[in-house]
Amino acid sequence: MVQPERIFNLKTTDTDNGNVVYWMSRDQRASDNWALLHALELSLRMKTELAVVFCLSDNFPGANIRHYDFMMEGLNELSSNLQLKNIPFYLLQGDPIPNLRRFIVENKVSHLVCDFDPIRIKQQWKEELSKEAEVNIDEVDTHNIVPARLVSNKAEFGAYTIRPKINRLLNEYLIEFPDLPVQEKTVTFKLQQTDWVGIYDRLEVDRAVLPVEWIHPGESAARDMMEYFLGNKISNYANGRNDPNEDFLSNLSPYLHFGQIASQRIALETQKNNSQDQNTQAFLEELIIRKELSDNYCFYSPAYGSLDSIPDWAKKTLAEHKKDEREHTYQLEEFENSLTHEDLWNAAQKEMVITGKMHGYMRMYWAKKILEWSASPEEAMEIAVYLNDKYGLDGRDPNGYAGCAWAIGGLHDRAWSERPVYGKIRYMNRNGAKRKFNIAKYIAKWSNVE
DNA sequence: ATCGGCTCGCGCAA
DNA sequence: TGCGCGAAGCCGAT
Repeated sequence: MVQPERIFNLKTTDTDNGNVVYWMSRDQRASDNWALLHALELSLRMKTELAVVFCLSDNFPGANIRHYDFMMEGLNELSSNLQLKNIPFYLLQGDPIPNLRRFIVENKVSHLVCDFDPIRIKQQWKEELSKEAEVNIDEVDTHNIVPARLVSNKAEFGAYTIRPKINRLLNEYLIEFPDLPVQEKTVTFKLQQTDWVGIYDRLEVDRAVLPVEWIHPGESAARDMMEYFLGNKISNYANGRNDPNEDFLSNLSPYLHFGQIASQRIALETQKNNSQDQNTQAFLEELIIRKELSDNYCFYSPAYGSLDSIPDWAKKTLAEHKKDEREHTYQLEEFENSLTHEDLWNAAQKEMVITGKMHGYMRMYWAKKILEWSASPEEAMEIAVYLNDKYGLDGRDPNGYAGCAWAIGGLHDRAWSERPVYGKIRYMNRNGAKRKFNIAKYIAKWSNVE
């Protein structure tokens, strides 16, 4: 039984006893998925059929073939996993709203289940669908451990304000998932088989940003990555996570972004370690508190990803320093092609372009310097978000928007000593990086790679 | 190596 | 109303 607080009813109609469809979007997995479990429960209660539908929109803002490749391979594996449970999976290409409307009518669907997502376009889609389709709609938060709508009803000021709210509810929601049962009903949904290759070839997206090889998409690869992290790397997490020359990070963010693994699953497995251990503590803080704070930020700040969403003290101080002279100023193209005067920054940019991921410590440094070297804070924010979304496999995610707003706009942070350009926004520089790790080694690693 | 100051405002205690 | 303390730091003093 899915906890009722996870379920948020978006629309109720008079129509009942039709089929059920789970419109999967953010949480692309068969196991550990409360939305899917709820959809199956609904179909059992009404003695009707369940299908899963994924709408593949060509012009999803900022997405390119690197993202589509990772996502579609994951969806392909997902469709086989669902088949084992006798749950049909349909990949519909194009604008989701007309596709879903048609699907609902053709398959006599009375109940639609969707997952929770604070990203703007997802919210718009749900609003449009509510208006344009005669169907009951339930939204299930299966991305956050403590449902985002429940944990707080406003944009939180910082980690320290959301932490007690999450911790208060954690025991209740950080529970084991049931196995996904097999659908007993004979399936009669009308649609042909998914043409995976054809759909991939027809995608009208930027194909210049290449897929990456070092990380493999899909639920089972996500589990492997998690197990490798917990078995080999987490024991160095607290002290080693800020050294970009070391490989102590979980590398789970691409999987989390596409929902190929549940953060709740990772938290459950992590807890099986000694939970008093400082490495476990540090990792869980990032996995739970900071990650769910990002969802809170995007959900309650309509202007997320821009400087309209930052606290007043930060707006004020950035405005006061808007006209400060910049020692270096670069345009998007120069940033994008690693053409700044600084080898350390250029190395970080290359790491992201080549691998689809940038080390956590360097992300902060990277975004701070974009603020320092752009014509205005607004332009800096735009450039940082654009580059992170375009090259990061974990881009277009609340974590990225919160991260850029933290570095450039003081979001969830406090004021610090005033200085040129930054104002009271926390400053970072090369000396700090030098104190923490061997920057020459990091620079060398990326300087000769094309 | 370690520490305090920098500087703002939320949230809780009183 | 006062006070403690906070998403990842920097800098200078000791």
